[in-house]
Amino acid sequence: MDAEAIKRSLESSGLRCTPQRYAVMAFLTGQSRHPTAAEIFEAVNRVDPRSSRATIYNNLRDLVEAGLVREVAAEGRAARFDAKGTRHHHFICDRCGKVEDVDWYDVSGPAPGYLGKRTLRECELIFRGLCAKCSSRRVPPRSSS
Amino acid sequence: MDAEAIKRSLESSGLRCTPQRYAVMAFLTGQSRHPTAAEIFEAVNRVDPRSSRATIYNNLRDLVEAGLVREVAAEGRAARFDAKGTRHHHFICDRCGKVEDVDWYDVSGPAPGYLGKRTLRECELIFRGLCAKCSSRRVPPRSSS
DNA sequence: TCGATACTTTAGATTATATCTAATTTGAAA
DNA sequence: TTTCAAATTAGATATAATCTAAAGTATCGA
Repeated sequence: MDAEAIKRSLESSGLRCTPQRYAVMAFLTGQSRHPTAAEIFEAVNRVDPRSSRATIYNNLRDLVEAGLVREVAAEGRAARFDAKGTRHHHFICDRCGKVEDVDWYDVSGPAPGYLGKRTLRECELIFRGLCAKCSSRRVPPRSSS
Repeated sequence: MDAEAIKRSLESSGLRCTPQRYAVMAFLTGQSRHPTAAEIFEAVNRVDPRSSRATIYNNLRDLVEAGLVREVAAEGRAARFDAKGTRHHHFICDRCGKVEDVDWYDVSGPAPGYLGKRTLRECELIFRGLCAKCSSRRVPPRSSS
């Protein structure tokens, strides 16, 4: 996504394209991992130190609300974010809490009617279990420390 | 789930059935909502004030790790928990963050091979969008306060 | 161009959430 | 019983997120 496209997507959501907001969006679109708010704060300010922490949180909230960014469950840990466009499912480890991507494939549409008056934007699968590393360990991490 | 069943499920996971751990499990199985750790702490101690906060967190972690309890994404907010057995999908509001249950229906099995060496325990759908209340509001909640 | 106005950002304080620590207690197997 | 790993505890600490009030900035109509 180039600069113009980012600008357009912000404006068509009714959000001003401020330098700080643009920086968050640009960072997320050029990123395939799931950075936390703190990581976004650091990365954005490393390039151009003009964003306060509150601004990062404000902008992330606005972007999620506008449907441009997805907030991924990190379950007890810090929330993680990714720009929409890259679709994938998620695998969450019950032991270490890690969130991993699972390649995207189409999920047969949700049964209509279940959603009532809600506005559905997207639908993904959450797999739960033990990640590869935790599956191969007998002893929980906390005992081995 | 009666007392004996809870005891058995704990022991078959290699967890001792302590009064504190039992209380957490019993509370969750008698609950259809998704309490946070703080709510569980309060509810359990209202009945019998014997659990410290650390114990609640320890036990929730152990129960999730054992696969008896599910930790539900609350996205930025406090983590929420429910006892497995009641299956449902989840709808997460991009505006207010609320997590709502969506009636369970079977999801056509995950494409095999995608999960590698991971141990899969379960799979649910996450719907994202705006909840009924937020869908009917033009103005975001923060501006109306 | 000039306000008026709503939107946005800011630093730092505050709140909320979760984990850690080291000492103590407990459960259940032998 | 005795024994010892497992579990619990209070309180301190760490981490994450939000709030506050003031200041800055873009946009619009006159």
